Amino acid sequence: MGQFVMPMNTARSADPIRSASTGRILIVEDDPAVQKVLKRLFESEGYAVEVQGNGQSALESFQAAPPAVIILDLRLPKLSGGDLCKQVKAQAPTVPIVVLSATSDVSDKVLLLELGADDYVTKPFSPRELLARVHAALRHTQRRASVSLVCFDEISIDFRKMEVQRDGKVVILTAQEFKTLKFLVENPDRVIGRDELLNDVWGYQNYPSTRTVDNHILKLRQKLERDPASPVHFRTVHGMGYKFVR
Amino acid sequence: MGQFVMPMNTARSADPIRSASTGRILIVEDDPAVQKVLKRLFESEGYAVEVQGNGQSALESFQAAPPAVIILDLRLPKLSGGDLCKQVKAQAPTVPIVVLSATSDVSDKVLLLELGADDYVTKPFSPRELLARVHAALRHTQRRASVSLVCFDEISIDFRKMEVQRDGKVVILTAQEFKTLKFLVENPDRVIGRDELLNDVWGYQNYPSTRTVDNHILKLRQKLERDPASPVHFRTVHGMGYKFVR
DNA sequence: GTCAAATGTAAAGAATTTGTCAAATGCTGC
DNA sequence: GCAGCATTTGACAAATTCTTTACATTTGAC
Repeated sequence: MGQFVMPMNTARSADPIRSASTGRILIVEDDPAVQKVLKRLFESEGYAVEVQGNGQSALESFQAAPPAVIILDLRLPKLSGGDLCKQVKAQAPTVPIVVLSATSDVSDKVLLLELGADDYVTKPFSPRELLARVHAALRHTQRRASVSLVCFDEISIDFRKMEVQRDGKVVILTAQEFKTLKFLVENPDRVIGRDELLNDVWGYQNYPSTRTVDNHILKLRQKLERDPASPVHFRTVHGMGYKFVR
Repeated sequence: MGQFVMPMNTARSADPIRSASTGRILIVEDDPAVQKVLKRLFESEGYAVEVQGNGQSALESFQAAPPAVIILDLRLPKLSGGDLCKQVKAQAPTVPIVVLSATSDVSDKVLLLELGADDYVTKPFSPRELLARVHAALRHTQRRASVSLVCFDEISIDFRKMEVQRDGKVVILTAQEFKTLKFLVENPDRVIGRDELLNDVWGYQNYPSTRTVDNHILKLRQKLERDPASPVHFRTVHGMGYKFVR
């Protein structure tokens, strides 16, 4: 429960870099009902919450004091969520943005990634899901804001370019494989259950069987391990799950 | 599947801390058909399941012995799901509640958040989806409990990595051994009966013979004690059970 | 010291978990 | 619509772990 509560408006941050570490959340959403729900949800979790109803004022608020996370509805008056996203990312690439998307449309998702959104949740969403994603986003920036390149063996992974190389040659990974790899690499040495992988990598929209996870691990081993038959980096922890060791 | 029904409320009176660690699920649902389906679903996953058909009895059951999760249909006789939700959350905020909602109506969702529900699934739901959400809810509460590193003698236990080292060398424990170790280490200096170990480490659903526990203790001693023949940390308390001393 | 009950121990066999492949399904772009 | 790829599922073998069985040893009460 260690949710550090920051005094709401005291440290009027004149220092945009430092202020990213406060627990303040900026919610950009025009529907008053949803506003209310979100505000209550995050306040009950100990976050300081600021709500803005349109893109224009949200941008101003952001510039005045960058929050730790932005939760952003795509459909917005005055300044579209997409444009806001771009502006924010241009000015402060490290502030994570979690987008609320009305549809589960795929082209939207591609668009989002291009805009620089870090994660998205499609409506209707569950409170836990949104919380989990925001937590994840926060954890993520806190730990490794700048690490975009990871190497082991003859492998190098560039998270920014979404590219994996082996001995300098590009290894082609599918989207799901890359997501799985990313999650594992970002949680090294820790045993991760299949359930957890499904929740965090596959998300809440799909519920594949646990065999799916095994298959993706298999693929990763085949593509990245020196000897896929006796894996060194993508280890099995029998009865528990998998564990990535660098 | 060993369908073993434990007397729910007899042995353990009111010990809210301990009972939260059991894998028991309370299902509150009035439709007998859905009851049956849910019961079967979770029992096949190894949970101990209790079903209550109305809000009143559910509340009583909850107060007698708090379960690990509550699955709650909103439409209930006697005491509405909403009221039950509020009551439960007031008495035990940490017990997660997953709501079964009949409609995907938005106002419902607003309501849910206000009531304190942790997650919801709209009917009709896929079994896998419900399972995933319940698992996630359980994991969420579990994660914030334990210390992550414990040491004694030349042994160090890292619960996050699920790894045990002896003189810096990794000792391989099986899943069940690790679970047993964890429980013992988290309840040091206290005598723990075999029954209790079976309940909390193994779970209610299967009820192995008494020798099973001894065997696991044996393995732990062999792997972790300096002299397994005269154990210092994993002590036997004759006629009572075992006790871990650091 | 003797006895019954409780515990220690090892090894067989039951059960579960995982690796792997092939087929089925779903998605994307033409 | 189709072709081509990614993803998921299901089946089965292989690997690993868990439970039981059987017997030896210890404990504590008398």
